[in-house]
Amino acid sequence: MDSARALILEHIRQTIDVNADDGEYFLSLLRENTYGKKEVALRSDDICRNQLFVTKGSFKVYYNDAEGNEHVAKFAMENWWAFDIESFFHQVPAFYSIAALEPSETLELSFEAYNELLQRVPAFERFYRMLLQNSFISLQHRMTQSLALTARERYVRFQQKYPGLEARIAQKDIASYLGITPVFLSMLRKQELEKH
Amino acid sequence: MDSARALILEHIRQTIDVNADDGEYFLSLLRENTYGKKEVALRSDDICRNQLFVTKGSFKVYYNDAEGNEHVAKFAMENWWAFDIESFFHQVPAFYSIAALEPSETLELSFEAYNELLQRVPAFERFYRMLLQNSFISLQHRMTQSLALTARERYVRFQQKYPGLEARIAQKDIASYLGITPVFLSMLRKQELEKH
DNA sequence: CGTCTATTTGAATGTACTCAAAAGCGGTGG
DNA sequence: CCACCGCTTTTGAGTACATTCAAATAGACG
Repeated sequence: MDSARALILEHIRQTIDVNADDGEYFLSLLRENTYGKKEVALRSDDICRNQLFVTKGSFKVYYNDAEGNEHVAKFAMENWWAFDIESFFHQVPAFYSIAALEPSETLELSFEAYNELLQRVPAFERFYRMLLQNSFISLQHRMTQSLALTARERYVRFQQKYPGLEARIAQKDIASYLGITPVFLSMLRKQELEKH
Repeated sequence: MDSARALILEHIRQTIDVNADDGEYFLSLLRENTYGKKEVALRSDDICRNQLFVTKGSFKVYYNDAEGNEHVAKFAMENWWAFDIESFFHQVPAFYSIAALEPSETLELSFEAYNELLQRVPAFERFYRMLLQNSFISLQHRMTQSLALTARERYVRFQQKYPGLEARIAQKDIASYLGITPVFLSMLRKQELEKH
């Protein structure tokens, strides 16, 4: 078992107990994949067929509005999941797109494998309920705060939430995540530097 | 069966099939309650012990930040649920508070009743997974849009999402929901009127 | 090395906030 | 039923935050 597989199992075990056999079985369902920089893993309107667990690199989850402007909903770096929850669970066309920001590696669970998994290891029901619940809660907090905070405060929170990511990806993507223009983010960073 | 109970059953049946017996059983678990204007149904840091299904009136779900400023996360009007998801499902102290904005009536399901219900009618598992999923999805869309839209556009969306509510509740609560000051909302409405 | 895109810088503009004061409204007591 | 008190909403002026547009500079990649 390579280190990526050890990582994902550990990640799962932070939420539910999985014995050795079930762990092996779970790992056997996963498929390794790699993405080049800017490679699209999921295109909006396609059906999301895989859950991506990021073992190396990073992805953005985003959508394009009616004017063609891109809006980044979230990032996924090592040890995070990246998939369109609605599209995957309901197998309906995706609202979001997903693309690699760096050369990246993933472990992927297909929808078929997911269903097999739930049937054979029901404890994963709980894992997914918790995943959903935790995603909801953290999003709720981000939501209420995003309306109350200034761009500078949101920027600081981004740095805390995604440690080290800032240096690895384009500023325009960070600006899009923060809901500001790249121009204004550039100004914020300049001011930040002048403080020190 | 009064009309409130007919309503909630219909609401449930939009998501899952419930036969007559299970429907009766579900209704038997509910408790009617009434709230006066401004009455607090859940206080932050208390444990959320009931799911409130609003049959009349409206509520706000909100929290107070470190500076004591109130931030409204969402409203719940007739046919909506109001409870702190994290606090109820995990029975931990609530992040949010909930208060009635008008004289209101609810049907409430306690945590104990909720557990009984899931045991006796497993179909409700699916109802709650869907509730969570749908809450997540709509919040996700609201999140990405809130960062992309101006206050005026968010205001219009509020009007669409909560039809008729605007006239029933205080503007300062709407402003808080939109993430703007009451003063600025007052100005937006004035401009809106001048258009017509 | 050259090309393409991303980032920086500056000026002008628009969006939203603060502070202060006046007007409106709802509930309470006389 | 009216008068008053407290809270909400409106209005206006001045300010801060964030955007747009345009041009210059820096970086990434073939």
